[in-house]
Amino acid sequence: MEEELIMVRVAELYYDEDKTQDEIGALLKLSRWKVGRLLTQARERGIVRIEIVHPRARRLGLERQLVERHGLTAAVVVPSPDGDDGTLERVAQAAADYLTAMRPVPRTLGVSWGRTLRAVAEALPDGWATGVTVVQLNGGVSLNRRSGGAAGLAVTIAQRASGHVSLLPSPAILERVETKQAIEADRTVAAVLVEAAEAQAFLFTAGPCDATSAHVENGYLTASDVEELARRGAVGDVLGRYIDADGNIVDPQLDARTVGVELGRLRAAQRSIFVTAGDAKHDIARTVVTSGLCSVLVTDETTARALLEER
Amino acid sequence: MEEELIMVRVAELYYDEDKTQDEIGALLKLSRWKVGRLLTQARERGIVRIEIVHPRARRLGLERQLVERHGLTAAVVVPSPDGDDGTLERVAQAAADYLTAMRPVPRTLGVSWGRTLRAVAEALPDGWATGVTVVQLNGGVSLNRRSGGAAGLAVTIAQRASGHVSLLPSPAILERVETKQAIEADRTVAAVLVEAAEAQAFLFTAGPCDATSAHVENGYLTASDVEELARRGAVGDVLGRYIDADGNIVDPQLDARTVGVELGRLRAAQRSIFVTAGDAKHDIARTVVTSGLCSVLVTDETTARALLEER
DNA sequence: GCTCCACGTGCTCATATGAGCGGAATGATG
DNA sequence: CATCATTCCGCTCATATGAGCACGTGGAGC
Repeated sequence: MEEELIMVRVAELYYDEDKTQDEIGALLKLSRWKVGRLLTQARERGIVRIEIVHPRARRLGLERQLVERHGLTAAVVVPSPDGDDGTLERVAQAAADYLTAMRPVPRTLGVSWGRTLRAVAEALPDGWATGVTVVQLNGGVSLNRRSGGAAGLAVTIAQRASGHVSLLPSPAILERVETKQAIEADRTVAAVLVEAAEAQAFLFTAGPCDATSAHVENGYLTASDVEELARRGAVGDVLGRYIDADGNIVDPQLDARTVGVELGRLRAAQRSIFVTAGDAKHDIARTVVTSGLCSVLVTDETTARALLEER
Repeated sequence: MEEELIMVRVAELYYDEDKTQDEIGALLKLSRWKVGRLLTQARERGIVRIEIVHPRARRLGLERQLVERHGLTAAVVVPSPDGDDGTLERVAQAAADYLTAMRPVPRTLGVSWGRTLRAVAEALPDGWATGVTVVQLNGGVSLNRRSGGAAGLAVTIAQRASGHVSLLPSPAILERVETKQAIEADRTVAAVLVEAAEAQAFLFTAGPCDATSAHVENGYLTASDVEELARRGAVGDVLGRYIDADGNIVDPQLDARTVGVELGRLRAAQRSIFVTAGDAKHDIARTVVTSGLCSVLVTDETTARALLEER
């Protein structure tokens, strides 16, 4: 279109050549106002693209769309680096920033585990908050308070906020329902579960439903278990509970053997912050977002775009 | 750096959120002026990138650098499309635009041939100029005034400017020097050569020194001839004359058998417009530009960047 | 052929913004 | 410790810019 060509010319003179709208008008024989209007149109039509290039930048446009489309309280989207990856770190950093800035500061914060959350914990600065009690939401691996396992991450978050930590001394999934019930009946465990369920904020991730799952890695499930779950429609797990694309539990029997807060709690929570990074998790991320499991989403640009595509 | 983080935040609020500098100042507890300065810095440091996305857009920044660095009269750089190619068309379009806008309109325009110039000819609108005489600069293939060969392109350019055309009725390269001299002695040919040498503007391209060369395709040279030339340092040809990286004739004997205007004419000309597109021609393009064969360069972004790299 | 609506255009005016300046702070140097 | 240079900051003021409005024009519908 002829008009478009003029827009391009005007935009070049304005942005590349630092001419004033007046000058451009004189040059192209257009009124000053026409030039201004062409410029706004050029921005609207996306001919002029203004981009903020920085690892810590955010994609506010995408955030707005996500909040709008999926009824979230907030969304944080960071740019995905070009070819390579540092995506996880960027997202973790952004999540840490969000937590640090979050007001009011929650008295208790429920956390799940996984590589992503570990990165978030590491990205939190010392003194990111003061006096926050951190509670584990689901059973994990290492019971050691120091080490790098599921517990370590909760400990790190708590330490850096000069707060307490309540660990859930239980495996993620048990082999028999009876054992699970016995564990939950245990006073310490029960107390932590109550505390967790009542947390003022939740911070969690999700896992994809494939062999790379942490459950397989830690021996709670076998690769064929996961395959079977996928066959039955599971797209991934949240707090150790495998759900399908609609957010429903895929295998109630398995679920009954899983120790941790129930998903309903996340849906009911004021603030449940979901952190996800990487292409493998698009499906489970979509489910978490569309089935209302989170109110705040922290993710990378690629995932954000995937979540905005027509279902 | 801490400062940088604030710059990013400010830029986001300003460009993505359409806040005024005042508002941002209030929000981040900075003076209005500080905000303004951060914004300019962000642009300088390239944190804020303003890009004009359009096939017909030009890269004025690169053009400036090229003019500066290589002492050109003008440069036209169009964006290279992402993965695919329409690069040739874009460059041709840009060259056509340049010709159309060029003032003063030359009375006679010397043209070479090749796929690129053919595209330029096609991109020229009817009536791009009036009364321009088009002269062929070097020997070509088809002697037919209508068809799509070397001559056709000159005819097209002339027709669309309601002008005349002077074709050079000669092969590009002859087998024996004597034949070449005989041809040049021919009255018609000699007249055209004089006219060509005295043209007020030149429009030409260059070919890379490889088997894809038009000389091989048309049987003036064999693939092994070209190989040999490359071995002796040739990077490509201009008006059928093979030159090395410094712009010197590689094989004087071959050159003596080549019919057409001499390269010195291009160097001496007021306006000699060099059009080049595509990655294969970076080397010959560099030579043309650095050895002063052209005063105006029309090319794509990728080539432009290559020409700006430290030798 | 007439009317009316919608749109594009050029204007006035309030506001946002960048240039330039003097003073304060900071840091290097003797 | 004194001095000087350099940088940074907040301000004044001129200027560039966008919102809103009135007008003209052209096209659709009656």
